[in-house]
Amino acid sequence: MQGIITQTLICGYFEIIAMARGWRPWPTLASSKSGGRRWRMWDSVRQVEGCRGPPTPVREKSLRPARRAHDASGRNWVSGTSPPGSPTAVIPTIATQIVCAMLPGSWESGSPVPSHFHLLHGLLIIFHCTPVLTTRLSEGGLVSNRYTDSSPLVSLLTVLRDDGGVSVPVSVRVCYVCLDSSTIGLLIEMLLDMENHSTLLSLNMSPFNANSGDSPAGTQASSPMPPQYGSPPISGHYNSCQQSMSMQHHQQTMMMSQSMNNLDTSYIFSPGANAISGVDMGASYQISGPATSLTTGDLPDTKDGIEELCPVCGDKVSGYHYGLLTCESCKGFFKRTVQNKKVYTCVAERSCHIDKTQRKRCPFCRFQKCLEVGMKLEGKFSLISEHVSYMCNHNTHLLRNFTDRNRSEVMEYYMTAVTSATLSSVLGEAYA
DNA sequence: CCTCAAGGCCAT
DNA sequence: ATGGCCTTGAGG
Ligand SMILES: [Zn+2]
Ligand SMILES: [Zn+2]
Repeated sequence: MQGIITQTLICGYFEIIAMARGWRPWPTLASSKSGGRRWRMWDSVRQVEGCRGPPTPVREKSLRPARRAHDASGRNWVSGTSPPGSPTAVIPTIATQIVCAMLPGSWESGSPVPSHFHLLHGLLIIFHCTPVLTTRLSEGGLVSNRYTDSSPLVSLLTVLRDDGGVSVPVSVRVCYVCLDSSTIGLLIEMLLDMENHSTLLSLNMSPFNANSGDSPAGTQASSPMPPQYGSPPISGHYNSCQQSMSMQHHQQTMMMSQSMNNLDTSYIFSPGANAISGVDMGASYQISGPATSLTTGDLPDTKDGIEELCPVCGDKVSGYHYGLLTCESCKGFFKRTVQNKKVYTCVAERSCHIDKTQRKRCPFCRFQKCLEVGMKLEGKFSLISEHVSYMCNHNTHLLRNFTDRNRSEVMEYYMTAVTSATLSSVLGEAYA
């Protein structure tokens, strides 16, 4: 009954630390003497791979000095670098949540990816991954529908383009939020619930043209919106703890028995490490600072003022539109783009700055930014609880409006108190 | 009743 | 094409 796979949908929820600048795990061969994992500086990566790298040199004193990395194979891995001219070097991404990804069935690592899926930063490490639901569809209907470990997603995360940039063929929503273990358990239950309700059969599989993406001018189709589920199966209460732990074990078992895709993902999880325990990102994310604490829970949002800026253009917000607080014009722009299926083209590098005065100049980049900040037709997270939704939007808003000083404070806190601890627990001595 | 987000309208 | 303003309709 197996027809030609026409589309593959991969859905999972992940806590991701974006190593946007500085370090990338170096997956050495298991047979190597160190048997461990090494880290290389971005610049080293660039030299090895001949990539262009970020537009500005990375100078981060908080990062550890480069280990003398020697590579056995020399070049059997994909480096992360930015699209030329993009502001990757200053992206303060702390955590990225990948909501879901949709690929054409014929897609393979390294093939052109649609430009609207192009991501501005490339170095990612996945922690606390939920099982990934991979659905394959043929013209005859659903072919397979199963959970796996994160390797399908990992193989998607790094696609080295011929221009030296890295594209990520997934729809990525940048959320400055970390998911704690209980939230992950909640998400796992939701995934299971989805399966029980056969929600995937009613997926809105938007048309997808694998060839549409790689045109140099950057054509942008609006129809492949971030794939959404039509009918959210969220209902009832989720007692997440037990379920999350059992599923986690299940996940690990599957990881052991399953062959990885193209990329070596072993560096992500140390053997036997519990991917859920360890550092509780959600809890430790609370920073003590001058009136800029990132709440992980409390919905009441007392101190506004900083929240009144449109995350797309900086104009004054007029309410919730398509999922978050935006201005009236961006609401209308998003509406027109989607309704009329508009296709824009960027004449520059697809990284135009969008603000109130310049938002009309490049609709491509404006719409791209709309997607990046999380605008979507359903308005609200269809699969994620209101709680998580709030955390994502709220924290994202807060951080986007941080001053540089505050942002660097958060980054420093996060890197020292959270990231380092997690990396140490996962990577052991290799990160010492 | 009320609130409010989605979408329509239309002068610019 | 844009964006300010309006109506609509769902839900409390
Ligand atoms: Zn705006
Ligand atoms: Zn542009």
